[in-house]
Amino acid sequence: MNRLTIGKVAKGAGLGIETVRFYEREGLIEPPERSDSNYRIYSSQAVSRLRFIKRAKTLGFTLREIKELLSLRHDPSASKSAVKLQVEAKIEDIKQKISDLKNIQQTLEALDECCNGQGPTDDCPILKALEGDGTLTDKSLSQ
Amino acid sequence: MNRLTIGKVAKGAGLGIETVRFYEREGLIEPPERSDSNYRIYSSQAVSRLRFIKRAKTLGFTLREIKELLSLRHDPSASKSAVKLQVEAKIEDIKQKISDLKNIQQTLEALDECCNGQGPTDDCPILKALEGDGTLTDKSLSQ
DNA sequence: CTTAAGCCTAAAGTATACTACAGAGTCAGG
DNA sequence: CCTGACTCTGTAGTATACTTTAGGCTTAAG
Repeated sequence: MNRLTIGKVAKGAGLGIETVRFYEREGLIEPPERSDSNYRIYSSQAVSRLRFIKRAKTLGFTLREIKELLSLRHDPSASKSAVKLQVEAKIEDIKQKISDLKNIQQTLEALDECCNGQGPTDDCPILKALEGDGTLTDKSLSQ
Repeated sequence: MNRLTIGKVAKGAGLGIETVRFYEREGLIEPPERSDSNYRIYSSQAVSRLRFIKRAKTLGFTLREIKELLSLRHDPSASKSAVKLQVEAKIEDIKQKISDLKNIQQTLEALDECCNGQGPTDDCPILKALEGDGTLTDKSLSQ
């Protein structure tokens, strides 16, 4: 029988107490049962769930996305195929994020390689590349 | 033409007018000279600078980091290697994010493959894994 | 000249994700 | 039994990066 107070759940998940209550307010975790003295009483499953949230967050998911992922199991009208579709959509999201990050990485690596790391900043190719070509047409400046 | 009002500079850089004023307040760009009627008057250099900010932002730099980068550019004693180091640190950040995302992608794909997409949600293996019974969820998604 | 578009300041609002009180009740070790 | 650690609710503050609003001048086109 696991009857954990909020402090123990928070510590087990590596979060602050206030963060756990915040997640409850935001609907990411179910309001737990209460003791006679109105203390929140959690099972150890809550720790797993909070860890899931923490991990997903470090991976760049917003709380809204995490909530969506977690709420799959609470949707009474969801069929397995609907759930499967949502998971697959999430996989596509992740693939897109990876692709975007790879683009950024390549750009930064190209900048890095053409910079010899010597001399004054006046000639820094990285900064010059970031500036882009500052040329402006009359068109873009007239109104 | 080298006397641009804020609207033209903003348009030239692909930003909103309020964003340009915001960057001025935040110290990312110098306060420009003013006309007799107190209008901000920019040179086309300002457009380059704003483009620099915009581009660096799309590359994953925060405004604080960009400000630092810009101040390096104007510091005659700053070396190119200082800039190079910051870019390389950012590359490492991005590599870590990609690696983390690949991990969660693999986990979600494993969930997806073991789900046949039929029947009610009661038996859905994806949902069971998300419930945090300690097998798939804890191993792949926690800590 | 009129009027719409553009500019001004200062302040408040938005969204995300917490984090920190304030004031009060509750539980556990010595 | 006392003390200190823990918990409660509700509200307010923090940081990032803008965006909007209010009220009021200025400029350019017709």
